[in-house]
Amino acid sequence: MRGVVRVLDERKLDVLRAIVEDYVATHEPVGSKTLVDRHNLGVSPATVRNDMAALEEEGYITQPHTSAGRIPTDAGYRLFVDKLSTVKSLSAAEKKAISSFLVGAVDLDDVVRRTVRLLAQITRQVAIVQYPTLSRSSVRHIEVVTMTPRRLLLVLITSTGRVEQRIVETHEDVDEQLIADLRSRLNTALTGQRLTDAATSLASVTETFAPADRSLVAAVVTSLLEAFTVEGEQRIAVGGAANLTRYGDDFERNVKPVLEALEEHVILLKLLGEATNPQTLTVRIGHENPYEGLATTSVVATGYGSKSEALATLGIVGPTHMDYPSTMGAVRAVARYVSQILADS
Amino acid sequence: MRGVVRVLDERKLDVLRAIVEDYVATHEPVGSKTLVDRHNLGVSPATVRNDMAALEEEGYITQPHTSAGRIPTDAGYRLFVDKLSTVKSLSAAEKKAISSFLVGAVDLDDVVRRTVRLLAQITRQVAIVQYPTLSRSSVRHIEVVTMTPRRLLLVLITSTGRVEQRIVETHEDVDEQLIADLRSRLNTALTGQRLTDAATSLASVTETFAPADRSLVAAVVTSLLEAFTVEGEQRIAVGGAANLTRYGDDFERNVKPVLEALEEHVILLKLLGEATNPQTLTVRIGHENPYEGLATTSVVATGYGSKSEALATLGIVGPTHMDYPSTMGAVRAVARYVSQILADS
DNA sequence: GACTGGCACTCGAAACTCGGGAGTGCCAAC
DNA sequence: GTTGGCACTCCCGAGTTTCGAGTGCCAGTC
Repeated sequence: MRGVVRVLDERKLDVLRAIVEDYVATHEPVGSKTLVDRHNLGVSPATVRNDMAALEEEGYITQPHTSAGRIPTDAGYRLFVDKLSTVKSLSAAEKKAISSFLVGAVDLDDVVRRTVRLLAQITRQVAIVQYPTLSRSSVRHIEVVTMTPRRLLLVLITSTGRVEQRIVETHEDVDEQLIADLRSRLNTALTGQRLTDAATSLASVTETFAPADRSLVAAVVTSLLEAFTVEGEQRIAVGGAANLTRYGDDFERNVKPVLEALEEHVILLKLLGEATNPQTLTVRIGHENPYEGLATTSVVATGYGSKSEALATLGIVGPTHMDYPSTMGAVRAVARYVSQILADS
Repeated sequence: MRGVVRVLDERKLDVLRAIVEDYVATHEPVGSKTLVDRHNLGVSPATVRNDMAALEEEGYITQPHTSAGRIPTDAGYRLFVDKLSTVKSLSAAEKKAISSFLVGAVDLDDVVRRTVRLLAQITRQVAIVQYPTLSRSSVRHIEVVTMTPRRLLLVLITSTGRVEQRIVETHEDVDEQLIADLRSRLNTALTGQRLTDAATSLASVTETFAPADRSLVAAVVTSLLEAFTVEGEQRIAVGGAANLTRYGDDFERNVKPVLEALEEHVILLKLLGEATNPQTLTVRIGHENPYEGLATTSVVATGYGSKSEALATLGIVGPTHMDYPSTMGAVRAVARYVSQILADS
């Protein structure tokens, strides 16, 4: 008895898998006959129809209209991703292409730019790469430069090779000696510290200055604090928008909201948000996304950086009917290679 | 006799102007009757038809198919822009919006990002802003930091507040003392120099070092040279891609090539290329563009920066049937405000 | 009881038809 | 040079028809 039920269930899953694969390949609703023709399921179309009815009942597939084939629902894709597919590894050639593409980056910005491009190219989807998060890196060096008598430029260099800059306006002309002093004290106090800890150390630095100089120092400290925290974490690079053309033809409904979302880096950060673990791939399908404009869209993301703690996240945005196994494989592979490149730093 | 010809020509131009304005507003071919109804031309449709036939003969307008209205050709738009329209100034409210939008930028990157966003918003078109060109600015400070024993980070700070970074790998562990020495000599020799001149000064710096240290110094110098020249000039920011949705419905033909072009910063640089004079607006219409994918697209660009010499260029890309007077006004206004913001630096 | 072949039914997509209307070019008249 | 009139063109959209892939259901088979 058990055995029989088991076999039935398994076949239903086979049917679902076949539907997803077919629909992803053709972008057309798939019917029972076509399905039997293309995959050797070993049963007749009528049987498949029964299974399909059951799958529809359970919410995994749906019909765009009566007497059309079935297409997977978000739940169907979810089941497919969770249970019915395995992440597809890249070919040796592809792996080679990745590493040769990333080697030769001149600085961190360049690494990120190349990564976006690469990811967009091999997934043929829109790629999103978050710049390494500051809070997890540490202070390498702080530079204070006077640009005009009343304008200072602060430059923060982190252990990940990232450079943050801030302009500080002062009320009075600044004293070069004071600046030199400030520069050296800041570096003494902060170099090597995590950005999160550096924030607290900053307070004590202020206290070592004469009251007369405090207002200038305070302005600089405020600006540095800003650089240490929020502001810096929000940088993102996007690429491959031209791949949106393959979303189908309902332009206004499918493409426009995605383009709009891509301009709103805040939204993108939310999308990538929780995918901080470099060991796992996060997949958000259709309505699982926290943004309604992306209801026909899936996000595949993962963390990158050192194995123990992620520096940042990267991923792709594509139509729900994407090739999940390949896409997930590509995202995972790129994340690994980028991590490696950065680890060498 | 002269007078008569003159009048005729003038009316023909009026007709062309009316056609362009109508077509830009409706995006539909415009016929003789509609034209007479909407604009008070003071003549009958039949007369307008004669003029239209003449204008078509001269290549300024064309029919999508027999028995349809006329639409302007690239040449028609060109004539319109050159002779038949005046750049439209922005309203006081718009001007206020611009300056309030740009004030409060924390650094140069931020200025550029805000400018792109602003320009895209008020023109409702795709905006492109080139980062200030390095070669026209001068060296403010050079920082050399050791990241690992065999890896140096170079940071170049320019007078425009721009920060360039380069990573240099060395063959042997570096000596901290040497680095400090190098840092100070570089700053002594280069600070205040134009980037173009700095390149030549670099050579002489190398010579002041002991032969044993030359290989390290040479590596640093090479990397700095790179930062001084090409690489740095190619940065560009793009925004407002969502506005591409209003290009019409022939998605594959109109939108895709534009999206592709937007990813190719090299192409964008060519597009902006010659618009370096902040006093003039450069308009490239349709096939005048140096890139075939943008044949249905116009580019409006201008330089920005100090009045005498431009730092860089900015502009927009939109369909040929755009509202030129307003768009040109917006581009010009934004360029002026950005110049002002930067001049305060 | 699970699977299968057969069958009537549904309904969207594509092809086709067709009239309306906006637009044109030409011409004779003013 | 301008205008009203007129015959002609041809796109567009609405309505119609056909076609076929696909479905659900049912009776029959193993």
